[in-house]
Amino acid sequence: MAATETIPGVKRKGVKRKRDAKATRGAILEAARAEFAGRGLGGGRIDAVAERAGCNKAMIYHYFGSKDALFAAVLQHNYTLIRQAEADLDLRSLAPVDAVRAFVEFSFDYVAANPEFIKLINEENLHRAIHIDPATARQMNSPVTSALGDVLKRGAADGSFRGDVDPQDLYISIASICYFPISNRYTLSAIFDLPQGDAMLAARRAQALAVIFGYLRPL
Amino acid sequence: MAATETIPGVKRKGVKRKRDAKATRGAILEAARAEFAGRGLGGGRIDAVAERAGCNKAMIYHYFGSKDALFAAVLQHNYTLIRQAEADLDLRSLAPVDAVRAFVEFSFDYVAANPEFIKLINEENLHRAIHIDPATARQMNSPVTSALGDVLKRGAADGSFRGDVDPQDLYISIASICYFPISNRYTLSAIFDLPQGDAMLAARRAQALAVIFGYLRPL
Amino acid sequence: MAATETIPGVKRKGVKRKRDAKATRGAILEAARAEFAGRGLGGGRIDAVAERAGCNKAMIYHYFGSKDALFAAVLQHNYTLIRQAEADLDLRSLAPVDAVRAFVEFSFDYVAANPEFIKLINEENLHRAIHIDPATARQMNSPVTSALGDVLKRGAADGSFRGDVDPQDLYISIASICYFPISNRYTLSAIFDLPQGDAMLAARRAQALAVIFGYLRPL
Amino acid sequence: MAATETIPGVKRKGVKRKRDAKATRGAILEAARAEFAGRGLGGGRIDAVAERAGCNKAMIYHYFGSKDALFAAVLQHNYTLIRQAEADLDLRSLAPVDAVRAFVEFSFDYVAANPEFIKLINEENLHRAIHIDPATARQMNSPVTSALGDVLKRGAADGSFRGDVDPQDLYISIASICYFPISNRYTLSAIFDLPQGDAMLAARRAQALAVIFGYLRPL
DNA sequence: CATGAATGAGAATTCATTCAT
DNA sequence: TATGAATGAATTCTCATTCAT
Repeated sequence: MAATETIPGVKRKGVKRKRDAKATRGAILEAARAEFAGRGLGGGRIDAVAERAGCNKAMIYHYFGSKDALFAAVLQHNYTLIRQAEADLDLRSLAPVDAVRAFVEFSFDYVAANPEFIKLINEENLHRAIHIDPATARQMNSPVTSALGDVLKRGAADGSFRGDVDPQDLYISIASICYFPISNRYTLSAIFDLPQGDAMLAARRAQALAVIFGYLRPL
Repeated sequence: MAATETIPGVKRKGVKRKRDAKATRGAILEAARAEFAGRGLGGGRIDAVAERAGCNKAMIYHYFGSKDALFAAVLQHNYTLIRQAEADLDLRSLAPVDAVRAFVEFSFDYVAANPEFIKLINEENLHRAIHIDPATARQMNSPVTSALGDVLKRGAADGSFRGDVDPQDLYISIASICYFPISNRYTLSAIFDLPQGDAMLAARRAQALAVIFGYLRPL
Repeated sequence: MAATETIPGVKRKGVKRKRDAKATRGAILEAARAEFAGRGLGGGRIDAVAERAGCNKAMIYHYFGSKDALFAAVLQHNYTLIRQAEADLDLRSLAPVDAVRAFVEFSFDYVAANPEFIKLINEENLHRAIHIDPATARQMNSPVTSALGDVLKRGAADGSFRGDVDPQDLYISIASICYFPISNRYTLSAIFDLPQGDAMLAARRAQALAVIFGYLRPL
Repeated sequence: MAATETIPGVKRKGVKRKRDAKATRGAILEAARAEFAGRGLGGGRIDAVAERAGCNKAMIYHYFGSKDALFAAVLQHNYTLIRQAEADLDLRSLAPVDAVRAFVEFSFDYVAANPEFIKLINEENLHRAIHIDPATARQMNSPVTSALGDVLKRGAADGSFRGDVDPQDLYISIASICYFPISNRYTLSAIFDLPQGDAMLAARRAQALAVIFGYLRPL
């Protein structure tokens, strides 16, 4: 039906797709991440996800069942990615100061490179985290928290850090100071005359390090 | 059902409303804040706003013109409220340490009491702040930033604070450390075994003060 | 948009409808009866109902809430109609034989004139009568059953009828013998070389009377 | 879940099936009967048929070609079954009263045991019997009709029955009085406070016999 | 013969918006 | 100012059907 288009690499209607379940599923996850991060769960469109993924709407329902389940899968997938990257930092093998610097820089750089991640998380909070299984989330998060605990203990012992810091508190503070300025960059730029682009990021990154290291200084 | 409800203050279908422009407009703003904060801009429903406001959908269009314009009005209104409350702190008349404590506590308590505010702002960031007029926003924000500058200068002079802190940076850091743990409380609670309710808030508030005052300590 | 059609009496897109809630609701009920009777609940289309009713799909949801609720409303409405017509027979004022003849003829003629009624009921049985409220149904049906009981008692007393007939049983038997040949006319015509149209109806009607009066003869 | 189920006879995803054409075809027919009887033609789902049959959707198209053709095959199959069972009654070898009793009881018991049969027929009538080939249907039905004619003639001759009964009329009346109370049992139970389950069936069966034998009594 | 990935045309339902009253 | 009936364009989700393997 209609003339057979032949522009190479462009998805053509009526041309069947790769027939590769794993690839299709992955393409949908990627597409959904972009769509939901850009428009929210309520604003994101399944149609748009299908188009971005280069597949059919029905495939999304075939693989994920519903819009909400797709969102949950996207969340789970993206949490897995960052947790894996955090684990790769191997904080326990670094000197305390280096470990904290590495973790703060990583946290900042990760969301700077993946602003969609924090948008998804903000969106999930709008929905009271109903798409997250706490058991799984806690299990995934415990390695990095315990590594931070180790770093804090070593830092207190060698005089690098004050001794009264809880690793969970530190984690939340680092997340706050790294994520908020990025997720809220648009309103912050509306309010303040901030530098744009990389210069803004550099300034926020420096400030994040300054706040965290300032706070951790021995009393 | 229906027919003869007479519970005062409860809207009945088919019964004409107050005919009070100001009150209706205000009720719509309140209702829209709740709706948009709870479901996002994309997920919020005009129908629901009308129902919450106890008025007719057409009224919303009469007063605000469109869904986006309504969202913009809600944002503007809520920014005005917090800016006014910030101004009322009168930081310039407080000792530097007291002023910072007052501002951090106010910032935290405000979003703890008005979690919808930060949800609206997160939502607006999802939409790249297209509903905000930067000129207005900057003008509204400048008094508090300059007051913080004054506090920092006085604190550096009297030895309370380190001398290298920029007031904009401080503002953003305080916002980060106060807003993020509240706006993201649901995912944080999924990840960590945090206390619930007021105990959680108290812990986050104490941590916010600890981080900011730790950071501001003289070098 | 598009040229303004002006063919008189033809529903034109873009031309608003009558703005008469009662009429619209009624038109939807009529349209839905035809659609569901013709295609079943599963096969009936909301789109088609809207088109038949000359209104917008959204109106259907506005007035009835869902496809199932619409079907339930159609059922309820059509039960009400036949029950009212039955009541109008005023069986108690007729001689026993006349009363039974009137009731059988009425029952047959009603479904002959309203074959959609029995189709709706068959469809409802497919769904195990989940759209019917038994309390309402029983209350609506009791007048005719008790009238039949009165007729049977009088008929037994005056020697017109056998004395061992239960009014409920009679009602069900009359319904069976009147409704089945009409609701199943298509398969019966495929199986037997029956007359067509009115001749078929006349034959079935005569047979219904013959069976019921044959059965009721005194023992 | 999945991975290593070994319950025999239960289908596992990803495990190839029997490769037995006849069995697969039969399983599909059974599954389709249940599905169409339960939800109608419009409401029945090919997906659901495949799942019930423990096979792949493509198999259905392989064997039957389309949904409508599958429905037609189900009808044809189920007509064949009842016609065969009717033939097995061997009415010609029974005394007239015994033959009629046998036929009424058989008709009632068959639909009581196979309520899906009458649902399929009702559904087919909704579609104006377009899935039935009249020639085949008549040929299948003629033996029982002619056997009934023989029974009626013998009954009239020996004084058991009235002499003015047409075998087609009798067949249709018996079908009406036996099938209707079963196919419409749900709405009848909503309308009347009928006994449930087997007690209801026993009552309807007795009434069917009473009506038919009452009707057939000599004038 | 058998599988399940893929498709495209619907189908039910929702929703922002308009308008006669 | 206020109402609620009406609209049309989406939007989520379903389903019969096809096809490469």
